[in-house]
Amino acid sequence: MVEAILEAAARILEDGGLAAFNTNAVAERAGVSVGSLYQYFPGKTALLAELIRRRRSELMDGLQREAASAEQRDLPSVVNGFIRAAIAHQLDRPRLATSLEYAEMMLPIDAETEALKRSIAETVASALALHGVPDPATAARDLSALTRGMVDTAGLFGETDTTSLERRVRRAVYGYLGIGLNA
Amino acid sequence: MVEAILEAAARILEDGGLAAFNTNAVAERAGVSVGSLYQYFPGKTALLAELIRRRRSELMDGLQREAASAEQRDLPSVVNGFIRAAIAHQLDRPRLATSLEYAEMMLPIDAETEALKRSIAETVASALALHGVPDPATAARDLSALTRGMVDTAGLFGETDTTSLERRVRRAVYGYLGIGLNA
Amino acid sequence: MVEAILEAAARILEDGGLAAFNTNAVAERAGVSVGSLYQYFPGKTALLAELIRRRRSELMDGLQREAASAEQRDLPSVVNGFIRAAIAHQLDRPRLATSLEYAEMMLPIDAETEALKRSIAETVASALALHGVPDPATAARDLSALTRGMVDTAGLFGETDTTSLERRVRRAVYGYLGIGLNA
Amino acid sequence: MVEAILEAAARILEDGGLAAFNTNAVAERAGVSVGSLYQYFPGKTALLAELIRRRRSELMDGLQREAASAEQRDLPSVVNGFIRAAIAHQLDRPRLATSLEYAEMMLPIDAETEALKRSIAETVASALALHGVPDPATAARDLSALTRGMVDTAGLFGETDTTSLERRVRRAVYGYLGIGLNA
DNA sequence: TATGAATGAGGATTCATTCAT
DNA sequence: CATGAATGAATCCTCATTCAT
Repeated sequence: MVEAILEAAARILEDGGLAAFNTNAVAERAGVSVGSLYQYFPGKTALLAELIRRRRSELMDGLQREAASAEQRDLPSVVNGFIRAAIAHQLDRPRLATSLEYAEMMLPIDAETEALKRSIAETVASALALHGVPDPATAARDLSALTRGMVDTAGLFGETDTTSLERRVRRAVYGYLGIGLNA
Repeated sequence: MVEAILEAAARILEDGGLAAFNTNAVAERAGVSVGSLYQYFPGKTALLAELIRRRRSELMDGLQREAASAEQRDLPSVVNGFIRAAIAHQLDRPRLATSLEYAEMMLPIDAETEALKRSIAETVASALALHGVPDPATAARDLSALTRGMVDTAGLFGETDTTSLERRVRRAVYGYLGIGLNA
Repeated sequence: MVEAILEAAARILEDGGLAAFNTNAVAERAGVSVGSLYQYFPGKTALLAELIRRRRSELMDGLQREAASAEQRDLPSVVNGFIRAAIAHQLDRPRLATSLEYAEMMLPIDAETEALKRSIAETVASALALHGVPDPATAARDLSALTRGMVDTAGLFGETDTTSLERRVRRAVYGYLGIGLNA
Repeated sequence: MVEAILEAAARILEDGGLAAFNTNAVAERAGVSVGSLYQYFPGKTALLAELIRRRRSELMDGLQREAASAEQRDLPSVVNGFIRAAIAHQLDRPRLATSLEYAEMMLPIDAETEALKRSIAETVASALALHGVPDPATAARDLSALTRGMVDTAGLFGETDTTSLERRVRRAVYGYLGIGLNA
């Protein structure tokens, strides 16, 4: 049930964005009553928050998997992993991603999501630091922002070819980090 | 009057995002009556559209100025100009920028803005094509997206130092284009 | 079970009044399921009605005990008994009493409670008639109203000293009945 | 408009009590839209509060008029005035009075009404103190409660004869104060 | 033209009641 | 019998838009 509601909510966001996101619509789309929605989520905001938390969590998992072996690999390899994870995570539902990002930015965010956000930033920053990247916190922020921008836009334009997009993102990231492409 | 309304609308978006953006609030903030707002704008959406159009137009002006002399300058110089124009345009009101970008993506956009958008893309693409960048349309899209992502995020984090941000964006862009930094 | 539900209902009324009185809250407070509540009471109103009936019944018992020996005692003594019974009954849970009185007045009351109400009035009226009080029905109504008003208010102000309150009510009642205080 | 809404609200309370008191019903009865109701009252509670404030204010006026000349008159005369004011105020719309009293007791009351309430109590208490009544604060409370109880109940029973009711209340009040009826 | 009161559809949330397990 | 998830009508409140002045 919780899954049905969350998936309905995701689809509403994909189709109509935050403007179309209302509890009645979500409930109807999920095939449940509004009452049931409120049985599982204290309110509209909580539903949105859970959607955000889940997406963040998925991304975190992908990045963490890459970060785990960061010590054993060289910087380009680690960074490639990050890029691949980010693309895999964000390319399929770009409109959903964009709506959640906007909501995340505007809404007063709960502590848990805030922590998750910070820990994502730190995961990336640590991996970069490990390989001697200067000002790793800023670099992590920049690279995330840059990647997110490119992938979201590519998604909105209907791109599905992961390989091409990955190559383009990599060029920008390598450039930012001062890694030669032949590296 | 129109100016007062538009500035009020911008401030509302900055303060509370799209959720706080309603005609009554805008009119009050502008110090005019709702009636007057409707005298000058057929509706809420039109007001938002005008805001978008103006911002786009400003960016367009900045880019065009750089593109005008593209033939006489080398690629790094042209690209630097674009970056500087984008940063100048977007760094000061990042919350406004983000809201407008979200609105632009979600709303059914009028033909005029659509044309403006396309012409921005073409302006950049042409300049890139002029210097032999392969697939200039995609490159223009990627570089815009990348820059927008970085600048918005920097703005939201309170950065105001244009120089540092410019240097970082440049590294990514140069990387993407395969221009050596010493070039 | 029935007792647990009724006590929970009473506590909810005490804490939050009629506004807070809903079946889910009562069931939860009683530690039973809503389903069980509906097993024993046909609905919310019936639960309230039972609460009213019980309180009325308790008061009736107290008054009847006094009325039973009315013939053998003089008017002041009988009246003292009534006052003491009313105070004992109403001083401990004034917020509950007030809510039930309000509900009783507003709700379409069932026949049984109506009969109980009438029989309380008649019990007092008869005792008064027995001692030559003129227009005993009106007097019974007036004295009940007067006592209820004073006791409820005293309760809401946190009074717990029965003796002082009793003395004050007695003065009013004696005055109403034209009984000298030294009688 | 404000008057129309308040009168509609009063009628709804009279007809159906607090349970029937909802913004849609009030607006419809007043012949205005819900929107208009919210133009003049920030919410349902504020509407109720205004109703309470007005009733309190009216009572206050009546009592104050009597209290003004308290020094020049003897106690029975002053008290008669209070009783007459209370009856005039409360006998005509007993169901409204009862609902407002219940609401006043249960709702978190705003500072202004609280002050009004206190000042009513003090007005009566001062007048009593002036004539040597011991513990005037408690006496004021008791007499108000007693009178309110009797008048409300009389009203609910359809009494309209002010003279008879006044005589009965006077007996109780005089008795409470230890004033001989022949005084 | 400017005003802002009035409108009412839309959307968030609650809660009495039912019913499958 | 007991449970409590599910339902959806009812209710509060907001806000885009209109229109009389």
